[in-house]
Formats: sequence, structure tokens, C-alpha cells
Amino acid sequence: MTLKGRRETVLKIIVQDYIIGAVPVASRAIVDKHGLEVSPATIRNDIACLEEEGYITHPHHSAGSVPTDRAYRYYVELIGENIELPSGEQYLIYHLLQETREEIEQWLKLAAAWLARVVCNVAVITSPGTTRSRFKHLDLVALQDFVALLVLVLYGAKVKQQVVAFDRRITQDELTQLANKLTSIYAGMASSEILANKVELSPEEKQVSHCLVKMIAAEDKLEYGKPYLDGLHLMLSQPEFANNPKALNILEMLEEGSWLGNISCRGLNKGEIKIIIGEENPEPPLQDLSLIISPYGIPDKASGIVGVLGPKRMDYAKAISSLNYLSLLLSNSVAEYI
Amino acid sequence: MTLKGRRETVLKIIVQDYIIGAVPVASRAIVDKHGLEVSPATIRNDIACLEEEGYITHPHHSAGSVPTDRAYRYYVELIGENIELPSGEQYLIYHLLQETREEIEQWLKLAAAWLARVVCNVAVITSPGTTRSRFKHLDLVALQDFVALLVLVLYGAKVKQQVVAFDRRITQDELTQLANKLTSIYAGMASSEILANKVELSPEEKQVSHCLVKMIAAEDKLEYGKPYLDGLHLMLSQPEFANNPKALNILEMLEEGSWLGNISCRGLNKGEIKIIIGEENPEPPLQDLSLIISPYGIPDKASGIVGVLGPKRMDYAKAISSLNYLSLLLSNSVAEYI
DNA sequence: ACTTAGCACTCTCCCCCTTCGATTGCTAAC
DNA sequence: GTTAGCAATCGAAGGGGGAGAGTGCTAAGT
Repeated sequence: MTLKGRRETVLKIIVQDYIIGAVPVASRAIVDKHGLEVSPATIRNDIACLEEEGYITHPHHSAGSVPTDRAYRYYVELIGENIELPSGEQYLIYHLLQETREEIEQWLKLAAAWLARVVCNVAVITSPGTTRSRFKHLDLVALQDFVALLVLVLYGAKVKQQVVAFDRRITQDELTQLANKLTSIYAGMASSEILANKVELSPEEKQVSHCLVKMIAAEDKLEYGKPYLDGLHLMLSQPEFANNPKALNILEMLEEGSWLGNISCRGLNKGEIKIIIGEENPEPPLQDLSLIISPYGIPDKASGIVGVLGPKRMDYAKAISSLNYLSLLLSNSVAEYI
Repeated sequence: MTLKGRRETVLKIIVQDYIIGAVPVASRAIVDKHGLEVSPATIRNDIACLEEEGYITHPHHSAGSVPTDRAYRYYVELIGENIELPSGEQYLIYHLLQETREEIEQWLKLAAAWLARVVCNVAVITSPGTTRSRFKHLDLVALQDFVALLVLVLYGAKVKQQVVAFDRRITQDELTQLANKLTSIYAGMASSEILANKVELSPEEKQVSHCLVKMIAAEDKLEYGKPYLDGLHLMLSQPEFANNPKALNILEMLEEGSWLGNISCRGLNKGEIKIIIGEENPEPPLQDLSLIISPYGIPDKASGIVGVLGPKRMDYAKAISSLNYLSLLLSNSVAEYI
């Protein structure tokens, strides 16, 4: 399945030129701009072969070459995953994150904003959810006589809140006591374990406990939560979306929020990268796009996904190197605080 | 400045037809579809007057009538603010909110989703921020030996979190004690008051207190926070955005998040509505759009904004009635839990 | 003073045609 | 395996031209 010699070079040039220019690549342009020592006719022979093997198409008979999904796939295998981000850019994002290191949400927003601008496409980052959320701490704050705010802290520094209405008047002292009791009983448990726990509880404790189970289970369910998105306008200003009604489908899907749930990250280790090109995507609106994702954080404890979404014609090298570095940074940050 | 008799009717018809159809309205269509007992020529005379007075333009010489900003303004004054939402739709959203009433964030997302779909445009809802955030409760959860998660609850059921690193090892018991102490000292205070408070504190307490002030002040600063947006794809599927590069500017502005800060809600009481049409908007990207906003919640304690953003050619009656009702619902919900 | 019919005029939209330029695919020669 | 040459193909851009929609104006009617 590997091409050799000039064939491979030609394919690489076509992909790269198309990524930059977004217009079909002519055989003459291939030799001229890259100093090949053969004539355009020779290149055309090569291209004919590449077309037969499914790497190239032409939008119409007398147009230049356009890479197929297969060509992009070949290209990304060729350039590999070990691309380093220029140290200047490493420096920039590193210090950006240093300055807001106290707040997870801030990191993620900032990281998404940076990533989107670097790759000129959509950046996707999910918060570092524990794959199975585990209870860490509980707090109850009186709001009114019968009503309290339940603040739940999960491992992975995730905070959830919910209002609880009790059947009787209940003081802040009682609430605090209740919260402390449940915190010590349930420390480190997942929702199923809390449910299975057979300690004797008062009606109010039962009620709170019930809430907890529901909240933790809900957190488990939306495996990755709603991701931080940034750079929509950057992606949609790419030429493929000019006058293109498909852009709306994509927008709709992204706004809906759960699309990332269908993309499996299984079997992917920290530092690895998954590249999904065009029709390899399960979701139809994504089949004109490429998605590159990489997990970060601590497997099974607090891990999230960071990714780039853009037209198939995206700068894969840049995206891969940015993701590599960002995923590393985020992993380190997460490790410090779990 | 008020028009009379048929003039007003004609203007109203033009606005309404243009809102529905998005195409210039012809004089013949005005008499035919609305059963007027005059000839198109008569209507044309009226239109000529309306044009002189600045209510109407024509995209070109032989095209039908298109309302100006001034016409929209006249129209919304005409229909007034007291439009009731059909009871069927009231029922729907009422019960939707009932079911998730325990979680503020859930309400707001749900409300935004509903609103966007009803008006087929962008829905904007800010969380009910207290105009000056006040301290309610503090909690500290040990993450590592030197590191704790600070969970801050503000009035208005707002929860903020931040990681704090201490200079010495500190146990969960100590943290709990510390949190309780500060909670009782600072109850109900605004950031400035906490800062001015002269109680003797240990170094750790000082550090946490310092964090608190910073967090509360930060909350005050972004007056409305980042709003919940929904329905972007609905708005952008309107005909005015087909093949229109302006859509990207709007997208960019909305993604940025702080645009709503420039729109003043001052002098607006609960239940009132502010309608900003086209060039009345301060932000250039908004000058092709109309924005309708209404405050909700409890003035000076916990209030937010709910609004609709769409092309000037939007269904004002629907938007106004939806906002009226939604703002009422949200106000009630907020009142219950503050 | 208001309304109307009639008509010329204007402008867009759509379709067809042509031209131009770019680029390929093929063939035959090297 | 490579090249030159050449016909064939296709899209983009531009130029009519006709159809249709709608107005503005004028002069007559109420």
C-alpha cells in the first residue's frame, strides 16, 4: 500500500498545495513550484496512476488534482504524529496557561481560544471528567427555610450544584452536620456504590443521598460533558464554506452539544492522536470535515479530550503538533490538582 | 409623528408581509391579500408619502416596498408590549421548567433552547447575577497535601471554584474549620466590605480571604457574565444570511462573549422590554439586526437579561410575547430560591 | 381633494451564447 | 520511462435579449 519515489512526492505535493491554496493543483504547478526535474507530462502519468489507486480526483475533466480522503490518510501517516510545535509558540501558550493555573475552567477556555487561533479552525476541549465520577465532598447551604443548595464536589475538581427542597424546616447547623456525615460515608464512591450502601439514614439524609446518586449518574452519562468550543467563525471563514448551506448543518450539530459522545476514544493512550478524515466520521454532517483528537489527563481518573475540527483540507502538521503540545500541558496541569 | 387611517394600515401591512416573506412588498399584493377596497394606484400614492417620510425604501427603482428601521420602530410602538403568548405555548414552557426547577443552569439552558425555537432566532439569557455579588458560603476541599479546592457560594445560588495552594500541609479538618470561620465572618458581604473588614486572621485565612475578594470582584466585573446562547443556526438560516459574509462578523462577535456588556439595561423595570432596531445598536455587527431584551429576577439582588437577537425582519409580536412570559417565569423561579 | 385606469419606463432575473484560458488525456516519438 | 505536441474538455466570465414584475406619472373621473 505504500507508494514509492516520485509518486509519493507528487501525492505529498498535491496534498500540501491543496491544503494551502484550496484550489485544484495543476501538473505544471507541481513541477514549477517544487523544482522537479521532469516535465508536466510525466507528472500527469503519475497522477493517472494515483487516480486509478483512488488517491486523486478531479472536480471536472480538465481541472487539476484534488486529494481524496485516502490521500489525506496517506499523507497523515506519512508525516507521522511526532511533530514538534515551534518553541516560540510553545512558550506562548505555556505562559498563558501558567498565569491562570488556579482555575480549571479558565485554562480550558484559554486553551481552546489559543488552539482555535493557531489552527484557524474549531477547537474542542472537554473538561477532565473522571470516566466514572466519584464522590469527593458535599456541602449544603441554606437558601430558605425549606430549601437548600446542594454543592457536590467530584474527583477531578468538578463542582455540581442543585437546589433541594425539604419537607420540614431545617437549619444551617443541621445541614452542615448532614453534609459532613454523608461526606465521610460516601468518600470516594461512584454512584452505584452509594446506591448499594446500606447505612441507616434519616429521611433528609435519604433525600440528599438520592439527589447525589442522580447527579453523579447524570455526570457519568454525558461521558464528556459539553465541550468548550472556540473558533467557529475561523472555520466557517474557510473557502469551502463560502456560499455553502452545509455550514448550517455543522453549526446545528455543534450547538446541540452531544455529537462528541459518538466518537470513541477507546484504545487511545495519553500522547496518542486519533485522526478521523471525511467519511471515516460516523456523523453525516462531519463527513466533509476532519477531526483530530487526543486524550489528556490521567486515564480512568480525570481525563478529557482536546481536538481540532476543520475542513479535510486542514493543516494537519500544525494541528497535530499543537495538539501534542497542548495535551501534554493540560495533562501536567491536571496531574497537579487531582 | 403618528400616521392616520389607511397610511398606517398600509405601513403595517408592508412590515408584516415583509417579516413573513422577506421579499419587497408590491402594491398589488397589499390590496389583494388584505381585501382593501382601493386600487393599487391609491396604495402607491400612500407609499410615495411614506417614502418621503422615511418609512419605506425600495431596493431599486421598480421593486416593491421594504420597511426602514423607522418603519420597524413605528410598528413595534403600534403593537405595544402587552402581547400575550398563546396559552398552549405558555403551558409547554411552564411545565418544561417545572421539571428541572432544581437546577438554575438547567433552567437557563432549557429556556434558551425553547426561546430560540419559538422565535427561530438567537436566544440570549444571562445568569441572574446580583448586581453586587455578596458572599454567602465558603467551602474548602483538600485536593493534595498543600492544595485545596475553594468552593464559593454567592447570593443568587451562584457557585464559583478555584484551586488554592498553601505554604504548609493542611488537613481537611483544618480546612473545614477555616471555611466555617470565614463563612460566619463574611456572611452577606460584598467584596469591598470583606476587604475593609479588620478581623485578625491567620496567614492561611488571609490567603483564602484574599482569594475570595478577587473572585467576588471578578464576578462583579463581568456584569452579566457570558450569556447562554442558543439558536445560532436558526438565525443564520434566515434568507438575509444566505451567501452573506456579514454572518461571519456576527458569529465572531457572539463567540467573543462580552458584546452584551455594551448594551445598557438601565432604567428598565421588571416586565418591561427594550427593543433595539438596526442602527440603534451601538455595535456595528449588530446594526443589521434587532435585539429585544427584558430583565428578569429581583432588581439589585439577582437579576439577569433574557433576549432575542435576529434580523430586523423578525416576528416582533412573537418575540415580545415570548419574552414577556419567559421573563415572568424566570423571575418567579429566581424569587423562590434567593 | 381623493381615487382610478392606463401606459411607459425601469430594473432584475434567467437563459443562452460565446469567448477565453487553463488543463488534461492521448499519441507518437525519443 | 520520459517527453513534446496537440486536440478535447470544462468552468468562469461576459454580453445580449426577452420576460416579468412593479413602479411613477399623467390625465380623467368622482
